[in-house]
Amino acid sequence: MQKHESPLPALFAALGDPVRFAITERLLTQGAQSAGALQDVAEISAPAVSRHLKVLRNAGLVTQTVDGPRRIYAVNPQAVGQLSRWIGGHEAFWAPSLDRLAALLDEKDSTP
Amino acid sequence: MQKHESPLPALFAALGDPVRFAITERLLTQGAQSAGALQDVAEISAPAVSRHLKVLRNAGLVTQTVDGPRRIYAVNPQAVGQLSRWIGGHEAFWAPSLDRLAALLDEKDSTP
DNA sequence: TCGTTAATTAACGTATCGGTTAAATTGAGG
DNA sequence: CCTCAATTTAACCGATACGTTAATTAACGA
Repeated sequence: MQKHESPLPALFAALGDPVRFAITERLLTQGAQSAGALQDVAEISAPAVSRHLKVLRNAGLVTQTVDGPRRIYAVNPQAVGQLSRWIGGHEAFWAPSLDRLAALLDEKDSTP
Repeated sequence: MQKHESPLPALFAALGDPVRFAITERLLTQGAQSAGALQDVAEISAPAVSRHLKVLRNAGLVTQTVDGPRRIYAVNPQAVGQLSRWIGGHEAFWAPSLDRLAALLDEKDSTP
């Protein structure tokens, strides 16, 4: 039997860099784009962007498709789904606390 | 006006290390624990655990309370809430794709 | 086929990260 | 006051991460 190494830390690590986070948000909000179009997410060289894209791809967070001479990158919905499920799986833990906070704020107003 | 530096990359980076991810899951599933009780999340020394906890704290992902000589760590629900809101904010993007995947799988069964 | 555009890979320097052991700190108690 | 237990801080070290510029690969049109 094999050790189930969770892919989540890798996903988190990929998003943990500001440039890669910016790239990911761009792809999420504006849809798929070529590497060149992503050039202006930060003031860094093209090779730097390229390597960030490689990290994102290795983590499974983005996919690459080839269109002529350019490579088109898009967020992999399944990866985001994994993140969502992880957080959702712990929602029972943190959501009540937020409710409780809201309740406390309410209480402050209604029952002194 | 000040530049709104998103705290999300820092949160992601904090979770991007396997040890810190394990610590976080422990705190999520088993509740608050002392640094000593977290010792066995990995086969590393106590100072190493301590520094990971410091990173988590600096990222705002965990809180520290003092109980006599020991420090009790707990996940900060607001931080998890931030992650949840980020993903939720992009749900419109990725959730439909998952539906489409399910549809494709269905299709494979019913309409060949 | 030659040149141009798009992107990646190669090679390299520096900074940060994550681990260790040893020393310092802090609180509880005899 | 002295000691013990819990934890953090200090000092150090090797590996990795991220940036750069230069060179390479790949696709396309004149």
